[in-house]
Amino acid sequence: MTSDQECCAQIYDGVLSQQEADNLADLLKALADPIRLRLVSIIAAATTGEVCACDLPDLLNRSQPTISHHLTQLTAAGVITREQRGKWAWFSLQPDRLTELGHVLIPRPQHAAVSAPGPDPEARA
Amino acid sequence: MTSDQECCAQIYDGVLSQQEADNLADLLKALADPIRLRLVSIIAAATTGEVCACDLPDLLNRSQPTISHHLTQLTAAGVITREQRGKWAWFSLQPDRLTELGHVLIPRPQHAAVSAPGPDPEARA
DNA sequence: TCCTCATATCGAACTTCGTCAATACGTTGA
DNA sequence: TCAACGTATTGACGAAGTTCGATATGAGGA
Repeated sequence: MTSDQECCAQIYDGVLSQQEADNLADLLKALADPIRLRLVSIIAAATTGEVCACDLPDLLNRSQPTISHHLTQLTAAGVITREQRGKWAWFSLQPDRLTELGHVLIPRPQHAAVSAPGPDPEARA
Repeated sequence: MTSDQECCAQIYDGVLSQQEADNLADLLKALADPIRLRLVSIIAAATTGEVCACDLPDLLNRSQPTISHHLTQLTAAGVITREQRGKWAWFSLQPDRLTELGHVLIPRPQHAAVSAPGPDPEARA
């Protein structure tokens, strides 16, 4: 690891390894869907910091299984957390997860520079 | 729009509209692939700030058409820019694009709060 | 115990994505 | 003008993702 971030390697520190890239891609994939972004946004905007799953199919105009599927993906990625209370499931943000991801994408003032080979000098005079 | 960011709506300001979510998802999708993340990382780490396409198939162990496909997607998303010099294509980062995206994911100290309906009060005493 | 209701899981249809071989395009240099 | 070479595009294929109807699971209340 070349990063001091908790969630993933910093994109500007040297070249990401295969595994670092896989991990970061998994987190980005969890967010790279309009329904899931709106889910995150709805939860983030809730005054109480949490949202009941019962309201989401209507809000997003998708079936209950579809919403459940997306909530499962966001939970698996650590972006939100699920809490069962009675028969209802409540979801809240894991805000650090998004903050860490945000910092991965913002360059630091000084970052390590690595030389890239470039065109073959013989062929490219 | 509820955001003062240039690239996309802030995820914490109210609820993302369908179109805001679509735009943000498109940008995240462009990054949500290990090969494309490593491409971005390779370009970011280059001492000269740019990389020749000719080196990338070997570095990433993918065919030339595959690399070209990913470079096209990153370019379309505004993450990198392409410059033709002689027969070689050089790619460099559009760093603001990632910085803006980073800020979208980091909460501001105060953010607008919106009430979510929650379970039906009649049924949930 | 049984019914009701909220949510998760399953299965199938459809779409999107990643990949590469083959080929087209465009620049360089002879 | 032509040959060589770097890059983009096309076409095809399998893998993965999104969606929903049907069904299973599990909690609460009668």
